[in-house]
Amino acid sequence: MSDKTDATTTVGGVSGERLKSYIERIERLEEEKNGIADDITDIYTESKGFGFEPKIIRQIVRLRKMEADARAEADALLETYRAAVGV
Amino acid sequence: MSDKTDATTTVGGVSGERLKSYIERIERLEEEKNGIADDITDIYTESKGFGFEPKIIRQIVRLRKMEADARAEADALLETYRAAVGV
Amino acid sequence: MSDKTDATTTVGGVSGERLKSYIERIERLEEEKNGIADDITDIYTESKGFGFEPKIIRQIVRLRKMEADARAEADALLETYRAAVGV
Amino acid sequence: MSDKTDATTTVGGVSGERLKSYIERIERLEEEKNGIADDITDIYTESKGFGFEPKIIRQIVRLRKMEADARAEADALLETYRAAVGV
DNA sequence: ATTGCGGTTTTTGCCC
DNA sequence: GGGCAAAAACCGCAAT
Repeated sequence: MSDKTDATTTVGGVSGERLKSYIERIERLEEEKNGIADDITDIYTESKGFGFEPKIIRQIVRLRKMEADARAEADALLETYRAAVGV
Repeated sequence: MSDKTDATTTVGGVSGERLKSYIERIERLEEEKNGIADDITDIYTESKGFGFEPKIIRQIVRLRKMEADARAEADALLETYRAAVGV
Repeated sequence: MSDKTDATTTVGGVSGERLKSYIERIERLEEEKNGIADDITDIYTESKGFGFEPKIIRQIVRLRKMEADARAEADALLETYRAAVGV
Repeated sequence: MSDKTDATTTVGGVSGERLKSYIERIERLEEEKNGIADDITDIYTESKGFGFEPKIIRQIVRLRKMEADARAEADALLETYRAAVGV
């Protein structure tokens, strides 16, 4: 590091401070994400305690998601057609 | 459906109402999770606009996570020892 | 390499001949796969010549696949239920 | 549908019959492609049973492909030169 | 322990 | 060449 350069200054064309900020924001969000994933796992575990097979629940969730996605895709297709035709 | 059975009651050993609740909780959390994943994507996109390669950032994040995990692991081990010895 | 050992013999616990065979089978199949992918590309190109937007066609294909998958998933779920209940 | 229009006729500038044909050809080819992909997976699985790590095999296949591509590229370049010079 | 499976991430190809 | 969608690869869990 050269004189009169602190950690927040551009070094070799790379703004260390900004990079650090991005990384920390990402790490924070990743933590949140993992926390939620854990919550989901907990629900599966809890439901298992009431006799629901996680496998079945997952299948249901997946099916519902597929259906929702298919619906969204159908809407998008319609939109494409409308754009192609001009309203 | 048998007599004297409402929608919230056990049917064939399956409590429909409770199941529905679990599914909806899971779906809600999945949505949250995806929202956060999108936020993360946004950050990568934004950082790219400032010349940071997402690929590199991901590597850094991964590395830091590994280091953090290793440290946590070491701490846990130490804790185990202390417990074994009695502080 | 030891004497009286040809290329087809186990070397260091690895059967070179068998490995070679696997690799070649995989490569042959990969080629076939790429050939088919090219055929698909050709169809998109040809259809474009008749005024069909590849983008739309792709969307339709995607939608139909999603619907087919959702149907398959629903069937699988039903199967799971039947197994859980015992027919 | 308007009068005097059969299923094979242009509707709103779109020939339904031809479109259908394209889509079905694509879908058929996609299925073939997936079938081959499954075959490849099977080979990896089988090879694993003989102690070959799929991960390693994949690396070898990828490497050989890169080499083959590089050679083809070099040949093409040579061809270009020859054409430019007139043999 | 080992293998299938689900999810996530990384890479590739495509179209603009 | 740069973004977007599809495919492949890697990984971690879970079940047996």
